[in-house]
Amino acid sequence: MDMQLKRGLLDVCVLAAIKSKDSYGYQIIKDVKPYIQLSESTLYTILKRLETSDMLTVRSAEHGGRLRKYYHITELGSKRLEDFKTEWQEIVALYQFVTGEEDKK
Amino acid sequence: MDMQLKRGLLDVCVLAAIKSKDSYGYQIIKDVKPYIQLSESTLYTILKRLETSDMLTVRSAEHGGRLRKYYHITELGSKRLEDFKTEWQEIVALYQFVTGEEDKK
DNA sequence: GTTTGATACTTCGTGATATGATGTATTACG
DNA sequence: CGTAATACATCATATCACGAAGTATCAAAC
Repeated sequence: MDMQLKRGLLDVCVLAAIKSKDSYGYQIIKDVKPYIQLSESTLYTILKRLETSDMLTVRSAEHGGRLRKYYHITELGSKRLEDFKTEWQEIVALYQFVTGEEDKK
Repeated sequence: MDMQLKRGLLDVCVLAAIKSKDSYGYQIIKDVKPYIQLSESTLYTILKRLETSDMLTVRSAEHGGRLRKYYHITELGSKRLEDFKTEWQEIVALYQFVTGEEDKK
C-alpha cells in the first residue's frame, strides 16, 4: 500500500494488535503484516510514541533466555480505538468526495 | 479530523477537487473544507508536489485584475484517483482489523 | 476616501514522522 | 561451527503539514 495512505492508521493498527492480549515487537509485526508492512525501526518508533502518550505500558519479561518487552494497552489506548471508529465516518465521507459519488456541487 | 489520519488522503482530495473542472487555490480550499480543513500553506505545498509529479498542470489567468493560477488534472492525476479506489480496499481491510470484526486469528 | 475584509498567491521555519541502515545478543537448526 | 530467525535499539535522512508573515488587489462600509 502507498506509504502515505497508511500513515495515521499505523498507531491504531499497533494498538489493535495488542488490545486483546499483550504482545511484543516481533509478534506485532507478524500480526499486522497482512494489513500493513512495517519495519522494525518504524514499529519501535510507534511503540515509543504510544508509550509517551500513555496509550500503552511496557513490561520486560524473560522468555527463553531472551529479553522481551510486552506491551499492554491502557484505558487511554482503548479510548483511542473507540475514537477511531468515529473518525472513520469522516474518512468515508472523504472517500465519497474523492470518488465522486455525486458531484452535487 | 486527526492530522495524521488525513495524511495520504490530502493529495487525492485535491486532485478530486479539480477533476471535473479546472480550479484555483482559494476555490479548492472552499470545496474541500467540508471534508478536510487545510490551510493555504498546506494546499500550495500539495499543489506544488502534484505539479512536480506531473499529476496536474498550471495555467495563469487574469480574473478581475487579479492573478489566478488554474490547475488542470493530467492523465497521470486521473490514474492516481483510479488507483486510489483499489487502495481503498486495503484501507477497509485495515479498518476491519483495527475494529476487530472478528479476531479470527 | 480611507479603513476593513475578502480574495489570491508566496516564502520561511519548524516539528513530527516513517524508514533504511546498522548494530548487539541470543537461540535453533543443519 | 555457521547460518537464520528472534528481539530490541539507535542514528541519519527525507518528506511533509502547517503556522506565521508577507504582498497585492478589489469591494463594501463608515
